[in-house]
Amino acid sequence: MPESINPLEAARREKLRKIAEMGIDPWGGRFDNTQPIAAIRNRESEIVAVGAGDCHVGQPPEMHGPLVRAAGRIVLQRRAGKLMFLDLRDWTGQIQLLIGKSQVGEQNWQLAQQLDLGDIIGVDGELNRTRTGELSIFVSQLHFLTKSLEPPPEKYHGLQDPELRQRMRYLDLAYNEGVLQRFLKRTHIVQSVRQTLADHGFVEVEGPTLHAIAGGAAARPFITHHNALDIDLYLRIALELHLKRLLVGGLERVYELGRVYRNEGISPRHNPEFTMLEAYQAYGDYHTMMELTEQIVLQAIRAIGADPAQMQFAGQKLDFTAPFARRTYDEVFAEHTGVPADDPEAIRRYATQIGLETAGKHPDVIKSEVFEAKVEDALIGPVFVIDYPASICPLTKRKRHRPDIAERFELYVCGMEIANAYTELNDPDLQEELFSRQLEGLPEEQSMARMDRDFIRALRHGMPPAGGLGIGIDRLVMLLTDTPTIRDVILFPLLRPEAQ
RNA sequence: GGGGCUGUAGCUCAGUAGGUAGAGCAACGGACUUUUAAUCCGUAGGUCUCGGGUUCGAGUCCCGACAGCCUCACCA
Repeated sequence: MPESINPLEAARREKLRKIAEMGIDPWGGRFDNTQPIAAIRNRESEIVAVGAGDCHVGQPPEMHGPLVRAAGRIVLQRRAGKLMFLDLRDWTGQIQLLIGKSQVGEQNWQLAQQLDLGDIIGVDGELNRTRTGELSIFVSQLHFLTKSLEPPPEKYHGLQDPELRQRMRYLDLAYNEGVLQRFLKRTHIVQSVRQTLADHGFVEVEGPTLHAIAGGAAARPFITHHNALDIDLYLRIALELHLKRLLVGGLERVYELGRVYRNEGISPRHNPEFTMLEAYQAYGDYHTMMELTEQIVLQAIRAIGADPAQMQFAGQKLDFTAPFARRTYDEVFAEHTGVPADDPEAIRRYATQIGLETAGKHPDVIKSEVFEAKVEDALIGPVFVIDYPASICPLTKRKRHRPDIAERFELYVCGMEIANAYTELNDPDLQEELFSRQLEGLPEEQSMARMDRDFIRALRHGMPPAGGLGIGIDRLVMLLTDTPTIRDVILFPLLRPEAQ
């Protein structure tokens, strides 16, 4: 349906026609027995001198390499008369192809004249080095696999416009240095997280994403509607409450790794849908979860071939050698504000000083806002900040004999909250009271503005004491791949729809 | 939602005081059997995001809209 009169596309369609005329399907088909380009490059050592004994003194020996078959996209081309050099890329690497008119024969040469940047081809040929030493496939047979009708991005700078990079992620992946590798690393990190949890005896489950009550966090939910039941439903904002029901049901080590949705602003660290891990371990506590967190992070670093002792994020050197530092909330609070953590009046004065509104707020809320404003960014870490003010932790067990302190930690690295974990509150009466207190005076739109009575009922049936852990997978991937924006670790971040 | 920045050829970017738009890459034609961001000669390619306004004249100045980025707010 070519409605475009773009001359660049027209030229490519003309070549497409010529390929078809040659009796070749320009859209290709099954092409077996290819070797990954990275694997082909590894066979360089198989290039050896043949018949070296017959060589005249002073004459270089004739080199021969293995026959190989590769497939991929043409990303660069250099034509030199009856010889052409193409750079072929697949998802493992890139290699130069050398096509000589007299070497490939008339038919192949004619086909080669119809090649454009972006086309997908397969080749058979010998792995060898050119005169200048560049490892190359000396093509003996060309296989045309797919025509690209659109011109690729600029060959040196790639696709720079951040909007186009996100809207046309396929181009970002196909042509921009390191993008595909970064997303493959994401996959390896996620696989590693699952493996570490499996190694610790956890089972993975799939909870509902459509919730009648969006609980487990305080965020505005996305609202949708079920027609047959004629009820509004919410896309889940957390995994917590259903996983805890499963603890009640006897799944002693259980986790879910999946998407949650929060109808909030978009920023370099926030996307409306993001990937969350939550894991719950019966008979554990937040210390158990710290050890698990260390294992998950360390294994993930190893899974992408990095050295835990020499990580880097945003120019900051990081050492992930376990154990990570453990500092109490009050310690880091006092250290980075110079205000005693146990002096609400001093904290209030300080908060006012730095421009925070304090009127009518609970002292712990003020403390928490000061923490976010002044302490978080200063936490390079990795550091477990432990023992939070209880009043800002409605789902957390209190410290024995210290009802004002909750057994909670957050893992901070470079000012980013990577993990959040509790010793889980399993007292149904206290849980109900905390929910009720939280509901007081909350605006209608707040997601927690409804009591999840079934969850309380589940607790009344007995939830074993447990440790629970949440990890923001996107932020973990950002951290481990040194990527400063969440948009670049999410394949298709939310954008406004393109104007039609 | 507030504030700031950006939007020019398919892509990457210039654009001088306001005077009818330039380069590189890509494309097209030509030369080249060892190039590697190949090189050399030539050709073609534009609703300057969109809509108003000021002006004899707007890519440029003003207003508005749209989109993206940064930032603040929201996000226990």
